Amino acid sequence: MPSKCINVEDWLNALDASGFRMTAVQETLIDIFAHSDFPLSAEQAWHVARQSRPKTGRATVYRMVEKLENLGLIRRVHGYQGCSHFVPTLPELMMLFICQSCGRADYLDSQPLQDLIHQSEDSSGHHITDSRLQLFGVCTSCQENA
Amino acid sequence: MPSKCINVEDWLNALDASGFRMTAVQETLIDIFAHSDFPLSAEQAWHVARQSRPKTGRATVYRMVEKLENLGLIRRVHGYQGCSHFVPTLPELMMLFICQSCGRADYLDSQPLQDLIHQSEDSSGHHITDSRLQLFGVCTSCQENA
DNA sequence: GATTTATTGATACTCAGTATCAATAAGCAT
DNA sequence: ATGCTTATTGATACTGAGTATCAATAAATC
Repeated sequence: MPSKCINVEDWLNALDASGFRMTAVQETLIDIFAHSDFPLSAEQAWHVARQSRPKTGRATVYRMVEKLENLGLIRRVHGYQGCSHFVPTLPELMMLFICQSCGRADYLDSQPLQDLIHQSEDSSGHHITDSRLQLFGVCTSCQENA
Repeated sequence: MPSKCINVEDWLNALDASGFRMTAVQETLIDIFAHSDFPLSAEQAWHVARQSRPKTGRATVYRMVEKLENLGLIRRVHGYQGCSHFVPTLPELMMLFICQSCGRADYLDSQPLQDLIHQSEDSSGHHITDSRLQLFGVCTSCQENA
């Protein structure tokens, strides 16, 4: 669950350290991405942002998303319905699970994935620099509600 | 390497079995997807198709891509640059590697991934029905050329 | 507080993807 | 083979995500 794993301060520091000015929109959007249980598209993030800051510009949100992605704070994922959704990047590489019933995202231990990657690197000869594993299915609570 | 793994006949049979009429565009597009070493977007597939069939309509290609995706013959992947690229679905679930230097796709043995999924299913309690693993890096031949 | 300049938001724009509809051609019946 | 029915096609117009522009705004520094 993103909200538990993400430290908003760290994100603000990362932006600050990269020489960006600290603004209200930034904080709003960081807050939105850091605390959403769902992968969000830029468009969705814009709508959420306008609830607290009605004048927030669309372009601004797209720029911010690009910035956060470049800094590695959020990462693009195969969305539940579409391919332009973002989740916070966690300190350790973790595996992403998305529930096809409620749309919520969960993060699973990635050690087995790390092992798998090293193993594949050895057997294929390719040099692997990045990976993206997404699991889809029905989460525990949706199973109980069914 | 898609070209080695994909049987064009099987794809045509799948379309036939689903009650679709057999047309020239279909064959053209199936051929394009089945033999491309690169993940292709619908737009790219359209341009390739027009090389052999100049009058091929854009909408037709999008419709065909949707059809092939619904039949599970091709599958959407995180593209090298973007998220709307397609690779042929292989008979067995395989792991996708995309070279960030030449853009070529390669498929790796998926047994370790299957194991990983079962393991994650047990430890998380989520019911996993689908997965998408993509590896990015530098392929063997690009390493040699560097 | 004044100045500099990065950031913002409104507008206009581009381009991927979709809906429409008349023209075409696949499949079937004869 | 020929004609008939209707799925499929391709041209056009449209939608909507994402981008470029630029004057207005507001951080940061002095």
